[in-house]
Amino acid sequence: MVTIAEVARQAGVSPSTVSYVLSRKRSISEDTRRRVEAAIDALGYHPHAGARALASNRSNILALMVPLRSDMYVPVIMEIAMAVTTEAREFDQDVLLLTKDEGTGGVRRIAGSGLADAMILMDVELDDDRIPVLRETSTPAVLIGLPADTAGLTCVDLDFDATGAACVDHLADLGHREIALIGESEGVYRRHTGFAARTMTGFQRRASERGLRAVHRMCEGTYESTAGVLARILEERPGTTGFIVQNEAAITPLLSLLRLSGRAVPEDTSVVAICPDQVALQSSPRLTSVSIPAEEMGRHAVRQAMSQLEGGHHPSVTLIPPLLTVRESSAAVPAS
Amino acid sequence: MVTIAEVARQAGVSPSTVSYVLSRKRSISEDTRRRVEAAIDALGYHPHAGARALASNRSNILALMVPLRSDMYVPVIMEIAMAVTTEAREFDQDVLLLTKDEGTGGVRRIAGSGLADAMILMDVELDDDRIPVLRETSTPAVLIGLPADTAGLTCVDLDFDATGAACVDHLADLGHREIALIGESEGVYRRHTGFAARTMTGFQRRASERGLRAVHRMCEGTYESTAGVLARILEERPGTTGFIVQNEAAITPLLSLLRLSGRAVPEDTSVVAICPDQVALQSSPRLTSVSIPAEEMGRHAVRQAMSQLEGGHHPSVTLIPPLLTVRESSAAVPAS
DNA sequence: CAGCGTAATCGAAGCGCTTCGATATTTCCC
DNA sequence: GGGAAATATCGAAGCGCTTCGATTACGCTG
Repeated sequence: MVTIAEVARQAGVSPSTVSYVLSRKRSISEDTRRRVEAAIDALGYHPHAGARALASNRSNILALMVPLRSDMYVPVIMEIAMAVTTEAREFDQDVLLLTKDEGTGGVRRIAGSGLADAMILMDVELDDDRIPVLRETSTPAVLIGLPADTAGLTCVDLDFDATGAACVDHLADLGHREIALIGESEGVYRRHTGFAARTMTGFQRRASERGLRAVHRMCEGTYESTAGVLARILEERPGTTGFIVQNEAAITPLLSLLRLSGRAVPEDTSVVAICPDQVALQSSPRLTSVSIPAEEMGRHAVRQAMSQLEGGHHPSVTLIPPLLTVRESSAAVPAS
Repeated sequence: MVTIAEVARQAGVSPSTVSYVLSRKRSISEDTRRRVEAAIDALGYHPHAGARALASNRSNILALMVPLRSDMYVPVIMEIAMAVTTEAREFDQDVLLLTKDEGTGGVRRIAGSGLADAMILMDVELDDDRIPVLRETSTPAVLIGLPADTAGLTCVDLDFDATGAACVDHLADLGHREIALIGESEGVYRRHTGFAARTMTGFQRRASERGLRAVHRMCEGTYESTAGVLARILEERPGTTGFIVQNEAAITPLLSLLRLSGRAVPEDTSVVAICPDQVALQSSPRLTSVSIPAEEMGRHAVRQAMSQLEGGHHPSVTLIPPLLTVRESSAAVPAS
């Protein structure tokens, strides 16, 4: 293993000079810098991560805690994880992958061992038990998702309330009068993950503001459960012409079922999804959707974490405004 | 931050004794052990990861390199990543997430900085350029996937050749005489990821052994492309009654298309998928499938990595035998 | 030209841990 | 009961880096 001392010898300088070349914390003459950099290249030097962490009290590692098996749609998690990893490298940070099932113990371990400089938490529950530990250990952290009490915390999330409202507006603008929200599975609501409830709130508020008849139903996302949910909705409200789907797993079943029941999309029935663009694009017909800005959330989380590490703690809640893209699955309600 | 010295003071022993309690590398009296453990608990001590890495030359971190955006089915990647992370914790290791687009530079960085003790690489190509770097830096590594030359390497993968053959056998046993393999997208073959080609080889060999007429077609996995592929197959070989699907994205479209064209599954046409069990189970009808043992591969990779770290290097290639589960999408060919 | 500020570099301390003798204590066997 | 072997513990060195204060060299200014 190449050490800083060898680089120093090769370049004819002292180890501290090499360190300063690398960290740019003191001025170095152009000439010296060049010699040192040449030596680094020639020897293929990489600073020893542990030694650096020990001396500088910074590991250059961000810990990312993801749900192990989740009700959340897997591609979204994956996209966030990849965005975090990619963005982290822009700041010369690496990413440590933790599973949520390590729970508070995981947070303690990371905070206590100095393994990571900051944490990014996904799948945040309304009353998440990791939060008190974060406070107590004063670990720099960013939450992806919104807990009930955000005091002193830095959070990023899609504005699901506005999302629900935006979907209603779109359908209302097209002339739909009876609409339905096909929500997440019961487990998601019970675990008190806020996003599903916030969507529903926005949906119902806006529906009543605009005088629409609106129903909300939970849905497991399997073919069978989607069929059941759809049947019940159409039985209770046969005039329903607009659907908003939050559970991405239910999208494909829903489209199949509507087709089977002779309802053409978008001619007879409009469908608006809340899902990643990728999913909306590979459906047939391509779906009008509010996209889940996974990449943006991941990148934002990293930037927030870094600014906490540089600049001190400025708690902030970032709600990303929904972006509804009109595609082929929604249209004006038939004149009849 | 709590240090080992504070723990030692609290327990009335020397720091080295605390270290030996933790590492179990020397015998410690029962009494001392208890006092030290009490002190650790009382103070909430966690060894400083950097200091430990520096002194012991072991970071207790495994680096996992995953494809950034891939042709591989995302849930499989995610399941492997989670299995790796979970299994790693069993060995007191953490997992560092790297993206494949860091390429050879990433491997060099990790090898050079001592950030990780070993690497696990996913999405291995036949002639993967990360492999020479692995050799050159003699980094302990496990590949998930099979390169062309496995000399000196440790690899894990599903036995895709046997998988192709097993699917053929199943359909042949049911009396099907004309079958088709709907493969991965062109990009997968062009990138020389071996698994798709191996499946095809096994498929064709066994088909000819058993005297079946067999065609293989690449497929992008979108609704449109699947429709095109299916149409061509049925045009060229109208008697095709058995389908094997490797591209998971094509499964749902295929089922819809078969239904639309009036071919009942499994009464008229049998479908066998190569996909995670989860996907097979949530389709309708539930699919006869060879499962992709994502979790097993992840766990196995970690165990191999650990045994390399403990016991020295014993290169090995593990091909997991395919497990075909019969469900509702395959049946004997109609008597007619 | 004395005195001073600035730029560039060095040397050494120290981060928290592991590990290698060395030492102290106990056990055991002839 | 004395010495060897085994057991339990300690002290100190050192892992590779960062960082602080000190030092040197140099160009200014009054």
